[in-house]
Amino acid sequence: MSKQLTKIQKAILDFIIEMKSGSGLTPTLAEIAKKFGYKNRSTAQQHLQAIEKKGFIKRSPKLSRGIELTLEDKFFIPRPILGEVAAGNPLTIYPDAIDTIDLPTIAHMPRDSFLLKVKGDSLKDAYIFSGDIVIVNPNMEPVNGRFVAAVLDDAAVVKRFFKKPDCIELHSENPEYEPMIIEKEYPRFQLVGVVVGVYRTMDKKVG
Amino acid sequence: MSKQLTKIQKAILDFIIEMKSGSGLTPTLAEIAKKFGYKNRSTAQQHLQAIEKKGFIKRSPKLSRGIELTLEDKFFIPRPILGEVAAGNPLTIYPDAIDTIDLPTIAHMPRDSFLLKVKGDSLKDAYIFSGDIVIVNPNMEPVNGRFVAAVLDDAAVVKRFFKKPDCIELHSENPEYEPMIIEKEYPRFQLVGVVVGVYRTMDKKVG
DNA sequence: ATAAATACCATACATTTGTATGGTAAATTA
DNA sequence: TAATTTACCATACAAATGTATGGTATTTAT
Repeated sequence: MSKQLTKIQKAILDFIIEMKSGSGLTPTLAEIAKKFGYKNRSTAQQHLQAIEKKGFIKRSPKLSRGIELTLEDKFFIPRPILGEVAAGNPLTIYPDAIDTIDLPTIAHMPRDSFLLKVKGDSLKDAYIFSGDIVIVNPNMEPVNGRFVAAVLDDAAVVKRFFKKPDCIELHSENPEYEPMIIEKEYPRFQLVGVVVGVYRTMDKKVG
Repeated sequence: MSKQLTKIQKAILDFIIEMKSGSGLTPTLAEIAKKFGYKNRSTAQQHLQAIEKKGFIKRSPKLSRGIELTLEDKFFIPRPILGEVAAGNPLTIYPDAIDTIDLPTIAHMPRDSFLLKVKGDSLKDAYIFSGDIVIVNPNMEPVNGRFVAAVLDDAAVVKRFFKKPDCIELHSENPEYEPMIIEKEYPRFQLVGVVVGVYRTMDKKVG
């Protein structure tokens, strides 16, 4: 019943989704017009009318930023994955996204958190498996016993954090791996954040 | 450094968070004023100034709905859990929330999805463990092999979905459990949705 | 070939929105 | 006691915002 979007309409819809997943705010007509170089809001206005007519959004009349994504749950917002981590064999954190995961709209990421994709089974005793996404918040104070993400020599690990009087210990859940002892002011060690959650998409068959 | 909020300021901040986690839109001054019965926007305006002064929000000047939650990552939005599910011993789905989970702001739930808390280890072969939260979307078409949530005689189960010519089979991941065979038009069977994700908070020590 | 949709521009208007300023009364703090 | 904060009200104003209407040129569909 709902026709297909044109290229431009799709681009505008993408911009709306992008803004909503970023700042959480849906753009105004003026912001859309500015983004696409229109000299009037009316051009954006008419595009929105067309997009709404095709059923992809719903506008609340006279409400500023009142664009709703009708098909919100069918939209999956791609989020960059900044690297892969493992407990046993640390893998590189790449400067840019190495991959993207399609999180459903449940995943409005706070802008300063990021995702790491777990590779390998060294975290399996913590019920974290290869392919799982850990959500890392760099602005939280690590507490003893919690899982943290850390960078050692440009490689990332996810381990359990323990602060001792003169060092930091990173424990693996798997007893096969020895705890890492980080002397204070170890130059190439950097704590990147606290693991606040684990997310796993169920869009592919497991097992 | 940032002082404590007063009761009213806290209520307004809660309203902002509630709106943002609901529609994704931050309220305008007028909407706050209406919600709290103020006759002017200026009252809401001054409360926002106070809240901002205490460091809980940041307002983007002249930008409509431009309230940012400064401490966004420290905010955890309580989401209702509508029931508990298990594969082996189905547990009741309660009409109202039996519990709430604090999802981080990563979890802007689509309004028509809901959460179920997993109890028991019957899903452990699918890497879903007791205490995990499954996110169920009732508006998705189930595909063979995917996990779905279903209600049987007022009890909920999470199982893998298989549609056969004349019946529906719900397979447990655990081979100890026999598949459930649902004849068509079984009155007390209702598919409630497709499991789109699994979330686990890491705020407590695991293992 | 004719109609419809698309993609822009321009202008005008009523509301909405954020902001600024000033005031009052009660509660809290110094 | 005096000063500050809190919690409201009222008014005014510029800018932002959504909306309506009309126009032109191109592309697409019938």
